[in-house]
Amino acid sequence: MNKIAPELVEELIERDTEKREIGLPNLPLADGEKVVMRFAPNPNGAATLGSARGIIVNSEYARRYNGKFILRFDDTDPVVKRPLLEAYDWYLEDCDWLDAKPDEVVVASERMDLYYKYAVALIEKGAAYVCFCPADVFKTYKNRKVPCPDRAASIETNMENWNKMLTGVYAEKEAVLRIKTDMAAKDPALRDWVAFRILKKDHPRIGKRYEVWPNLDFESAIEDHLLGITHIIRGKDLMKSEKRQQFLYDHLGWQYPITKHWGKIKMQEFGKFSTSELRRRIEEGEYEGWDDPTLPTLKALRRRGFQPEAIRKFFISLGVSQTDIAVSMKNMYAENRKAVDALASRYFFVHNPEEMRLLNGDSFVAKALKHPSGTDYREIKTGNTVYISGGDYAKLKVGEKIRLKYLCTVEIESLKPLRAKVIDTEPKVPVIHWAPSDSINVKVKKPDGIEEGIGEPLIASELGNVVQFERYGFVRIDSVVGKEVVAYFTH
RNA sequence: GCUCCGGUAGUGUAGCUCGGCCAAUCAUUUCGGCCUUUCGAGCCGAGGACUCGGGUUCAAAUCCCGACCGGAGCACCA
Repeated sequence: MNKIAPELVEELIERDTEKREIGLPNLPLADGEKVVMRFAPNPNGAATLGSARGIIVNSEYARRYNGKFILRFDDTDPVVKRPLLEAYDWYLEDCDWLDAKPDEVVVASERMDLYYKYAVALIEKGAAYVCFCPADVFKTYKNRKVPCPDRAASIETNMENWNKMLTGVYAEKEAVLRIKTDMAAKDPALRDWVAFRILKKDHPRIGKRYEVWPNLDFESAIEDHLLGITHIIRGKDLMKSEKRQQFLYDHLGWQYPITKHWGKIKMQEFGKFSTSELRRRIEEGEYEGWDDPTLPTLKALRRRGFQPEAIRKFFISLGVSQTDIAVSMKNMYAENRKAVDALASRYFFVHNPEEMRLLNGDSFVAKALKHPSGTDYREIKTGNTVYISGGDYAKLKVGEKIRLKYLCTVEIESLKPLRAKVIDTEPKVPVIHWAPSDSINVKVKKPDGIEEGIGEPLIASELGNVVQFERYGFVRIDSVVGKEVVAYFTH
């Protein structure tokens, strides 16, 4: 075949290597193009699972093509989605944690003069005008495909009015700057959109320096060009943005980046959530904070012991399809299990403990593997009692033989009180875990509540680590105070 | 109402640009088995999908038309 059709062979090889690139599809690239990607959140709260998708997919592409990844804060709304001062740093932390450290960080609210400059340039081109219509009045013009009277104002008048906007002559909602598009555009969503509006509210980051703020469509359009963004990947709710912004790019003679839009993602376990709503409920005290284990924030997942590479793999496996999806966290658990299984030491934690008296002997020592595939051992000493979980206890019958893992095999003598005699090891008996007589208290915070129990003392030595409570699940040891341990349940 | 976009197993996903290697990939879920010291771990195996109708073609998940279903935009939010 090589002799007859060498170009075919080449093509086959090419296809083969392309297929091996699992996860995200390749990006359309111009020759020698340097890829610049960005993730542009509004820092009005902590990053959520939704943010993670933006951070991971964009940074992953930047990495694949040896390009640049920019984190840009689109924080030009001090009122409706008001930025949270601490959240700027939180985003940086979360990016670092997800192995997506940005090459550059841009804060829109600090670049206002830039946006003003382009506002002026557009007015001078006759491509933007100051509109005094109340929102509902403009809407009727828009629906009738009729330009509003202000659209016809001269460039000089518009410059004058724009300066009046900037110097505080007008009240909020009295005037806006609109971009001229096409009032007869088929799609009503495209007709003469608002670029700047007046908001006389201080901005958490830069105070009261400005009263005229750009909208997302304007700010991000200017920034994407200035930052040299080559590819934009974002939610499909912003699909129309591209068409609106295209008018701006045409006015300025710019070339729009290549875009890709993904559908809405819903985690089945969390339902719908918006950052604004999360913030409201946290501020009302409904949750402990942004890292409350019931929340879909990255801070919470970190506290629960999720591994960043698992979260990356999970979102990359989701791809960038435009359909809305409802995914189960189980998929992420599965990914995380692979990451965490190798590094989590095993311990015994007993939920709803029941005391079991061991009849023949006063003290016992178990030599237990820290990890089933390792060779490190831990010693668990106990007196003539152990504790087994309420769940296991409920299933016991008198005369039944069970193995206390790593310790001994016993035969149940009585259930109330629970007594058992140690017998010779036998094959094929059920194996259960247990806790020693000198156990420490362990509270496990789960997304659906707190479970209390006891566990072997060595658990206290794992502060900050992810461990597996055998036959229970993975947890991260969050705090150790004396003999009280608090663990966050991973899955 | 106007406009735009999408529809592959229970859940996601690959394949669709350029029709044939697709009796459709991978993961997860479910079910079964194994591991004589994890019945929330690990290993092995099984099951399960191209929304429907028409058209083009030797050949359609892939191209065209229509229907149905779903989502998004029409904000002085992002």
